[in-house]
Amino acid sequence: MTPREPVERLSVDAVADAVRADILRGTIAVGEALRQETLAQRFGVSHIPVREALRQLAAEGLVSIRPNRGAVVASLSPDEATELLEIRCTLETQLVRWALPQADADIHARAAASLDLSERTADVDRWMEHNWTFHSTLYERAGRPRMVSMIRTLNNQIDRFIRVLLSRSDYRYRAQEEHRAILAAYRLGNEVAVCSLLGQHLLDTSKQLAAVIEQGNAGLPPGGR
Amino acid sequence: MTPREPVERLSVDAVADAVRADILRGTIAVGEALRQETLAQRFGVSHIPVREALRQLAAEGLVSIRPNRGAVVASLSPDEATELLEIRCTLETQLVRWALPQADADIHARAAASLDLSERTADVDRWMEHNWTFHSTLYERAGRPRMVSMIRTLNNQIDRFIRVLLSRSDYRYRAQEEHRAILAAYRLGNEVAVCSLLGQHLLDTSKQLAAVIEQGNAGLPPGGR
DNA sequence: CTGGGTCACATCATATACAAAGTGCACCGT
DNA sequence: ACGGTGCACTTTGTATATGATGTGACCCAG
Repeated sequence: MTPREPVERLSVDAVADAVRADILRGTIAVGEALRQETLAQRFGVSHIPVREALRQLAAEGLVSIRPNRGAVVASLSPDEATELLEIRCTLETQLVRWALPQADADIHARAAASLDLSERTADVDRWMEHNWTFHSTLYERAGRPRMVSMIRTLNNQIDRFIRVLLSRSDYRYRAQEEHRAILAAYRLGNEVAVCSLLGQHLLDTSKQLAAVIEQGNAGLPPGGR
Repeated sequence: MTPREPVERLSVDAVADAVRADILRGTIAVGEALRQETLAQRFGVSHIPVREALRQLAAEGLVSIRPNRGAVVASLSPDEATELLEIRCTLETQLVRWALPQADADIHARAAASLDLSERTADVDRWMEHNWTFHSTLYERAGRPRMVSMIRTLNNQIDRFIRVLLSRSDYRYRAQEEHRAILAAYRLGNEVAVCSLLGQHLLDTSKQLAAVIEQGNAGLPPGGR
């Protein structure tokens, strides 16, 4: 009667989850090869589930599969990064418009809490986590689960590079400032201000991100994709 | 020197493309089982590429895989359909805002041409095709290829149901009217009007679509997903 | 040296065969 | 009629073999 145990999922999913986590954390560098045999051994499965997992990750934009040459951790051009953030911006502002009228004290408190937590932690992983919680709390009340999960997928594609941003610039400080401004306007229910600030925040992020990627690629041989 | 031949793609992609086409055309009905062995025989391959192709299609939202029970053509709840069209609406209106200032006589002419073509054809497949051309021409000049392909993927998930809509209601007539109004405002460069009309058009579509799906599901046993 | 060609090796892509596990259904005895 | 049992079918995964493809080292000619 109790909802059954997680049922020991398919090994394809287990492999996909593990590799996805590695990619998101930056454990595997951009452009690094993902050899089927190696992954199969690491996870104690044959290469068949590995192939399927890689294809899954390719669909999520995290790896790129080059026929007959194997899979590598996907790179991201400055153009792509910019466009991904534009999409995110478009969707997020719309979500906030829907959510704002429904926002209550609970939402305000939780958004503020994740902001505080992100301020206090030194750990990059934690910061990313709290950052996501902050953003997603803002539009939780919009009740658009698929839209949120779509934004989540978009985010996964850029998180690795945001991570670089965090270590190389004052991005974190500026983001924090911008988040506070967004939350202030959000509390007041000022839709125009929230959307404008949020848009500015993501535009700002996109600019810095494109710069970091450009600069990062400068050190690599061309044709990295 | 000449751009090399299509290179006879991987059989995984061949299978995925063929099955995708079948699903989009409605050749395979919603909820119908996609048995690995059957597909393998039809395409003259083993079950391994078939599995990968199915997983690929699952990532695109066209089939749903139930662990240990196989793959079926994905269904769509009214809620999901509505949300998908909301996403599309959000992205399309933004794209049109970017594209409108760049639109020239060529764009106007091509949009009008696809509208005319869609008016004249009796074939449903053709209508769908011209419909897509019309929409995508409107924001071609936005120069956001990834955003467009994202919309394309969203569309693939709902096209099968639009098809039903076409055969069961006056949707086609209304859509044509709405398209003409959109194009008129577009020619004038009236951003506000275009976005408003486009939003209305997609909202209208979403309403009718949700109704059709609801009604369609009424005839099916529950728990179809 | 240097450019080009060749060859061996690593890896991928797919096939085949088979084992294990889950689902659903039919059958059977009560 | 009804609840349990077992079987058949399917999916999932492994093991292994084979062909195809790309990579890089090596060698030879100029």
